[in-house]
Amino acid sequence: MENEKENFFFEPHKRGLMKTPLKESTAANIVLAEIQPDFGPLTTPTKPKDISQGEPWTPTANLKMLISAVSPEIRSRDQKRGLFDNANGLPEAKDCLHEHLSGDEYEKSQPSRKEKSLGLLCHKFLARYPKYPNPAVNNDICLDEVAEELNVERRRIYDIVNVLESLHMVSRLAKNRYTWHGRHNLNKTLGALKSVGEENKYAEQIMMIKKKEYEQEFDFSKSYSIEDHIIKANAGQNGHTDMCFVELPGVEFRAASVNSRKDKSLRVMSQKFVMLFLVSTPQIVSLEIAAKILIGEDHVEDLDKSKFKTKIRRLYDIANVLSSLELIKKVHVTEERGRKPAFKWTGPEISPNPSGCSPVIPFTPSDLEVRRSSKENCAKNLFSTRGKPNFTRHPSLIKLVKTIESDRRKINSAPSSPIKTNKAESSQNSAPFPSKMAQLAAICKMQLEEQSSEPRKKVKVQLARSGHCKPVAPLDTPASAELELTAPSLIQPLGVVPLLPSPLSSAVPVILPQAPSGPPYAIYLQPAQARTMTPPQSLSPTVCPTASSKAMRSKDSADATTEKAAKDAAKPSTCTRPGSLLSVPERHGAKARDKEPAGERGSKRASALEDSGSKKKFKEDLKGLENVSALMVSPTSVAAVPVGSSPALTSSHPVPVQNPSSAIVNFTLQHLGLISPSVQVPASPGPGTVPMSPRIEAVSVAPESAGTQQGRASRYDSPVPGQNQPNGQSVAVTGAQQPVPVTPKGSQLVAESFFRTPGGPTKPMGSSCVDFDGANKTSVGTLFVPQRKLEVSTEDVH
DNA sequence: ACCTCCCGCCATGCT
DNA sequence: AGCATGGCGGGAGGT
Repeated sequence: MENEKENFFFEPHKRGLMKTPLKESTAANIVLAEIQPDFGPLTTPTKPKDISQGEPWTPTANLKMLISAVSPEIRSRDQKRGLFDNANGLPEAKDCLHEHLSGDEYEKSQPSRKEKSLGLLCHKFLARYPKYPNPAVNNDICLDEVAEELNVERRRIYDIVNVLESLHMVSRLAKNRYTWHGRHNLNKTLGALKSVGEENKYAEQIMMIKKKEYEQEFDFSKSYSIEDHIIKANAGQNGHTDMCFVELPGVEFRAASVNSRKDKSLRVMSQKFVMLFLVSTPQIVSLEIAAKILIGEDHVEDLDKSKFKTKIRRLYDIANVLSSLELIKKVHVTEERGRKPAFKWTGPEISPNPSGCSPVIPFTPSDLEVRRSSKENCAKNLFSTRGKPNFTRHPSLIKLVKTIESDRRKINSAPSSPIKTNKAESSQNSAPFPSKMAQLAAICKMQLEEQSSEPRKKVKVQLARSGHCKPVAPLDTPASAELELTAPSLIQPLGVVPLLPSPLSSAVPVILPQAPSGPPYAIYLQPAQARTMTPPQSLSPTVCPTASSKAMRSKDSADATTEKAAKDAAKPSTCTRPGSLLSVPERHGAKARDKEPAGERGSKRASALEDSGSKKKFKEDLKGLENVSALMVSPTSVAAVPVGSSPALTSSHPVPVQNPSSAIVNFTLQHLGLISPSVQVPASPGPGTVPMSPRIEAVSVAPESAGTQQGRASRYDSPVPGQNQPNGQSVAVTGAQQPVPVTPKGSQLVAESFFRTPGGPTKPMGSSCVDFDGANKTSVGTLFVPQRKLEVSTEDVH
């Protein structure tokens, strides 16, 4: 059907035979029951240790891996077999190898830490499944099997799966079982996440944090307030600041247990992390900022060092997986203070309103509150939950759902079988390589595999666009359809929103209609998030829209030299933190230090920072900027803004804020289908979304940067990280984004209903359509912010 | 010395 | 009680 990818139809290793073709809909569940038997007992088992002994990382294994890697077919074949038969084969080999080795040798043979990295593991995991699986086939994933095959603890698999789940690339079927969706839903998911991110005003939050940091650096007095506000605001409302998980209709969590923790971290964190990229203009997010924001939502107060560190650790985990998915890439932002680890989005550009629904309504920045989430509003309208705390995945709802699901599950979940087939093959990947190189090598292998397929992919892409999308279109896009649904609601919000300051209902499940036929997305917003803080307005007021024009080619401009110069210049002004770089993260004066944990460096750096004079200046500058509006580079952002999408987009790009009027217009047009989602009428200059960052940095992107930016969108699938980086990315295949993700599954609907229900009828709010069209265009632009530039260097690849 | 982040203990929650 | 999940952070490999 849809896809063209080679892999497409390849099923994950099919475990057996069996299997039901897909989970498509509800049926799937039922099916599961059937299926499960195959799998065997569920228990989980294995601890890796055992496995480890056998270790795959022997040269031999490695060889196999390489070979298999090279040839997809082989790989697939192996996988299949492996799954089945395999169990015996490889493992044994491993064991044998192991046997020979003793002591040192054995140890040597053991994979180095890097070889065991989550990123590599994730690559292996991903290599097992087609990017665009044929829905008709059974795409079940048995965690135990995978763990065995990959020779890792199950715990690690959970890490990967949780992140994939957050992107709806997999969904849990039952205990120990997941269904592989691949990238079919990816664009939708990203669109939805972007919408939510916008609604949550992450861009603004980022800005604020940066701003705050700067201020703090310079001016201690102010510092806290901003952050505090933000945080409080977020947290505030309901009291519980839980994080909400954004769900897609068809992909809801089916497992009760999962639901219980649904709002918990890794998944949500992953989504939020992604949101940060999607809403920030430069699309470069530093771990520090991400951690702060994530923590902020939870508990700002708790900002203690340990918490911060923990968050950072988790972000690394998530980042590794996202990197494997090629959605982000690690870069370093260089600032005066030093380099900061950050990640750059290399995934598909998501059109402004991708999901449609959320319309990202462009309010002016100042309207933050107002803007609040359109979704929220919609939701409100729909459900009229006002006053109530948000639903976001309110516990009650969750329970409800759980109940329902549990029932289902019971049915389904027979003990899943832990099956132990070992498969080995895949596992072999591991060969002992020297660290980084090893990883790279491993990755390259994988990439090769993928690449081999890539050509097709590209083709696919195009196809996807045309064909895929269209077909799908009905589902996803139908502007018209959406309009109907959405428009009304949206509109109201617009009008209303501004008026309504209070976030009454906070989190509401918002459903986005994806496709006409398709299921809408249900997004559960947190109240807090939804609301976003108001206060900031004053603070940040910012936003000025602007700038879009400025976009230029990013990277180029910035080179190191420039950078420095810029920096110097900047410093005085103080401007900015480059987005990502805030140097000093937390700087809350003394307070911060204590708290700041990981951020430590920042603090240190901060100290280094400029002198007070500059500070003041900086502030002034900031203000000026704000007023001016100049660029809104997202905080994180670096100066360079990719203009990714089309120029036109640029302005809209981040979209964060626009003038209401324009926003409305755009919105309307989009929904009407008069214009593509990605395009917006520029009312205001581009908003970068973020209210200004005081300083701007030009970022020079490292070599890659250029490529990256451009590249990001386009290649959707191609995995090749390292290789591409340089230029490959640039390839960008054009705008094509991924094929449209539409997932054909009807099943979703059913599921959806559950969730929606709580709220009420679910009406779709926005439409999500996502798609893209042009989403990615790759032109790159750079915004300049005044002074500084950031240098982004891409580093390693994973 | 700092950046990453693996590893696995142990809490949580369902069965 | 047992098992599946997954939060969490110590501590170690890498650079």
